[in-house]
Amino acid sequence: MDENEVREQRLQKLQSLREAGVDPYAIERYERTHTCAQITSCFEALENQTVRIAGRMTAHRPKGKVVFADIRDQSGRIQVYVKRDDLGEEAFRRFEDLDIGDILGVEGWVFRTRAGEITIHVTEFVLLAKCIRMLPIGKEKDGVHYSGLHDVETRYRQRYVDMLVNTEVRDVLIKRSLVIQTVREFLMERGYLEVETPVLQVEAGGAAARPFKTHHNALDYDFKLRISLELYLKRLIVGGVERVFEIGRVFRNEGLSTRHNPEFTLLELYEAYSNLEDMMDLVEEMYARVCIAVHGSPCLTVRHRSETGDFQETVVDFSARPWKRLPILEGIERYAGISPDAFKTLESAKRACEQAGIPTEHEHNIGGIIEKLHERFTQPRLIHPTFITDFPVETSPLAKKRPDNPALTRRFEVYVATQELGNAFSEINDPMDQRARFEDQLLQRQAGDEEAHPLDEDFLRALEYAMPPTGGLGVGIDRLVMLMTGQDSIREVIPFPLLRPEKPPG
RNA sequence: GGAUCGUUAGCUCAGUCGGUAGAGCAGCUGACUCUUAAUCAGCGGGUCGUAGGUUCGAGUCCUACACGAUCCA
Repeated sequence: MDENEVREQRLQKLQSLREAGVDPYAIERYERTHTCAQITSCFEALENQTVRIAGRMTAHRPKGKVVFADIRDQSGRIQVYVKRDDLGEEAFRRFEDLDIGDILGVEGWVFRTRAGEITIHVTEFVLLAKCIRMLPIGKEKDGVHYSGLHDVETRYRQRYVDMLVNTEVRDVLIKRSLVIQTVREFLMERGYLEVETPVLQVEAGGAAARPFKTHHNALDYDFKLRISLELYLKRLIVGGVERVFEIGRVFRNEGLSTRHNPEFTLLELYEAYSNLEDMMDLVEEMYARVCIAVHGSPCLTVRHRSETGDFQETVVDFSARPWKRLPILEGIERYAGISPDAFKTLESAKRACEQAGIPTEHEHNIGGIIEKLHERFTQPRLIHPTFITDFPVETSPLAKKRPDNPALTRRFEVYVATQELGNAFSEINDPMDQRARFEDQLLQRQAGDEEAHPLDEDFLRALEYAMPPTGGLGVGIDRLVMLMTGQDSIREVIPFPLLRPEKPPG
């Protein structure tokens, strides 16, 4: 019996139900008195009481003139018990005919079976929605799962089935929502204004990434989808909003990996009259708050690759303030053994990088080499929360220069469990400096760097009206959720991750 | 873009040296009035990812392509 035959058979069942005057899609609401989980947790109070629950039938075990079935709702699972002598021949027959996956409303009284399982003894039931496809539901005993749905491609393509069958997927989404809610509350408490800025932009700026292009018909203009939130939020700072944030989807036209989805959720916030150190304080408080919201404690067990390459667990404590701070060049000196002196000229930097075994043919400036060495040598060592500071000027075109060393910037990135989890600057508010940085980016673009920032004349005009000194922060929400839920792939924290279309066009 | 691995029943997976396509679960029929991975008896279910090639013979070997996973760029 293949899948289509099963579907045919269930459609026929549906037809005969309709002929008998029962439309299994006609009912609009069902009044529940409890959730499945409440019945188990409040058993003492509910024993022998009548309750009404609703949910999906995930197992049924007919046993002669009785049937045991499992009903699952969002809260959990409960067993129901149906007896022919109670329901009568006709209703019992209808219950026997139900299929795994059907959605039911059930009324009955609560008792405990001889085997000790809390169960509802059904006095009445109603089919609320018929399932006409086979549900690949697995079985479980003593926490061990048998069968089920594991094929990741099917899981991502048919996420609705994945979630039904693998309930932990839903738990991740719940935690994702909790992370976002906690961030939003945290910022609201501090007087931040939440805004929404344009997704369709003339020039997609604010980050080093290639944009998606789209077309507006009425204006007959090719717009780009945003790659960051930065330049519009700063315009609002110019406009007199002193604390502003946005949690929004951005789009980067790049490859897919366990850490990259072409559309992802970014938090950016800007605070006038604040600097980089204020952003550090904010990050320390905010992450501890998020961790407490998700885990009830600021301590988190993280999984990461050890130096030998296999996985290792470490407990990190977000409340252990202040977090470590490490200038990027000191990190490279410590973990790659390359002296900061090596980065005085492009030639010596390239030489040092090659000696460390990393090719430099695609690197055209010292900053790019520094970041590469950082990613290769320092980043894998950053387990406990750490601020890496003093990023090179060439790769930080929106961050203020250090007054004492214009080759470095007032910028940090946060790392936890070897993952980058935030990027902050004391923002450039000198319009002349900002123009010079954009022009440097244009040179890099002409040299073949397709990810170089575009020059945004209107943004420069805004800066010329004067932007107060401002601290800004960006956080990849998906990666923060990955950290908080212990997921190794970004696709596990996105309900519908991007996949290649199932069938090629044509 | 490159490397490696994978794609067999609805699901999870076996398939030896190239020689008739297998199991468990799910499904169907029957038995069973406290089962719980229910049990027992029986039955059905396959374009072996796609297209070529080698061969008397291909799930198995070769080539290309598709989709996915992991790592690298």
